[in-house]
Amino acid sequence: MQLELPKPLLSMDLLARRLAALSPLSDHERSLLLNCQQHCKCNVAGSEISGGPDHLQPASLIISGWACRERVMANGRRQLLAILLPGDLIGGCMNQRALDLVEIVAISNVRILNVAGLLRAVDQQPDEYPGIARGISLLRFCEERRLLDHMVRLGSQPALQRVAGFLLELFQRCRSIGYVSAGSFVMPLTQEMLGSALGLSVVHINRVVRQLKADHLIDLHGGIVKVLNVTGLARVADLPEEEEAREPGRYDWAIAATA
Amino acid sequence: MQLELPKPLLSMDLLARRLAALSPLSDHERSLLLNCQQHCKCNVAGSEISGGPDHLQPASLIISGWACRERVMANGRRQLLAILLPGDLIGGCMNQRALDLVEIVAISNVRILNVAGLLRAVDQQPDEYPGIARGISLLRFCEERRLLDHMVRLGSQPALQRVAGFLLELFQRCRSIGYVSAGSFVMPLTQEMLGSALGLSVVHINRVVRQLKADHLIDLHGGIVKVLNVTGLARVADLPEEEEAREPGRYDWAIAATA
DNA sequence: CGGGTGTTTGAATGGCGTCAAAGATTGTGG
DNA sequence: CCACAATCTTTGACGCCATTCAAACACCCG
Repeated sequence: MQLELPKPLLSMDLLARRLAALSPLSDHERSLLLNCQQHCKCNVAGSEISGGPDHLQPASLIISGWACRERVMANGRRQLLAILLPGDLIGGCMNQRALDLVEIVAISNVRILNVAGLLRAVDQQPDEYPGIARGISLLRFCEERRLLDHMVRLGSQPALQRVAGFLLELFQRCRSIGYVSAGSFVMPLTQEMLGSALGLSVVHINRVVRQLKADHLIDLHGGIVKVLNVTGLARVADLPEEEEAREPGRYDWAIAATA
Repeated sequence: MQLELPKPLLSMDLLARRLAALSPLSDHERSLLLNCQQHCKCNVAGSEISGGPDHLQPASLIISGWACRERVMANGRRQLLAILLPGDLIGGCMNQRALDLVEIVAISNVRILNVAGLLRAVDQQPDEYPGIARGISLLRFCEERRLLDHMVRLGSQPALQRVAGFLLELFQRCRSIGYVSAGSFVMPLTQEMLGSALGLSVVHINRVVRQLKADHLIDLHGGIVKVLNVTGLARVADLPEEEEAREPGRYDWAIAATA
């Protein structure tokens, strides 16, 4: 299921841009990122990228494609805990984070880049690469925050708000990595996967999506989502307006506190 | 809302016992724990222990009483994300963990002990206190794992299973800190709080509890829960039998991997 | 073309929320 | 010690949101 591929172009550049959005990087740090050559694996859609306590996943960066962290119950039902996009980090916190014990499955074809060596270098010389260290830390911090957001969705929101909030999150994440053009982004999630993520049945996901379309909040055809009315969607999702502004650059307090 | 109290007896002993259950401690480490004197705060039931990004909570140990991490929505609804028991650790990961930004509220009267100094000592001399460092790390790891368990409950379990699984978790956690006698433990949660934690209405919580009583799985009166049939409760909660064994001592793999 | 997978829709059932009101319990002040 | 308020628990009736079952429709690929 895993094929060796030639190194992708611009892969480390993706990480550099994401980190820079969270924490300022020096030229020295940029050069470390760009000169760090690692090997790249490709996972076919539907295959398991990592799973279980047995098989430790080295710190890796998702270069392209979507993946998810999922848990399968004795029941047979699946619960998607998180969606992983290009620029997201997986593994690396060996047994420090419970999240790293959750199975990761490729949704579309996924290319991941082993960055364990890079992180080791940063770890050994923290004074030399403070920006990278902060950025990595904030990357994980953001995923945890999203996890809590999702928990609130599951616990205390009805279906319409859940779907609206979830789509809005995906939209904003895609936008922050430059995957949105003209208000649209590619979403390789089937409605069944949406259901597994949001704790709803496929049928009801469909009905809710129909409603969102009817209200001219989104458009969804052939795996492409177009957000027609961001603030309207945020209102339906019961999110404070501030949510819209909570994008890269607003982590000054965290950066200050870590320094 | 916060009164200074004389240092509680046996408070560091509680931490020592919890850590020892997760990771072996040397005599040297035990003496550090027992000699480390810190000041203790008392929070009245219902008061806010810590909240918001503004007010950083120093690493603290809950000595007695129950607390919870909760998030309040624009809606007014509250979602309890986690229940905190004596022996649980809060704060300390300044802006590294998203969980530390969630408001913590005292459920019953809660005494907390500032252990920031202790953690600093361990951090500065990691080679001298490896067991404590591992134990602390595992303490946080366990809370994260419970968070994921709870997420699965909210996302893909009906009411009966949710309540059963949640009560079972509380039972096992209380047992592991010696708060269970004759199968009973004190649970200072109102049914409304149970509802806020499990995403269910008060009325329905009541109905589900009645059902669990009728099935002779639990008994619940006056804030005291008695688990009558552990395996039966686990079966209802749709938990694998292994869950019962997942107690302190089963973290050998994690300890080995961290070494 | 046919099979597989994903989407869409309807009808019927049921789980769970809401409303309302009556106990039960606890705490407080007279 | 009792009365009273406040909070929590319990129960019934009703309605809606969401699931399930079922079947038709669209799409992609070999």
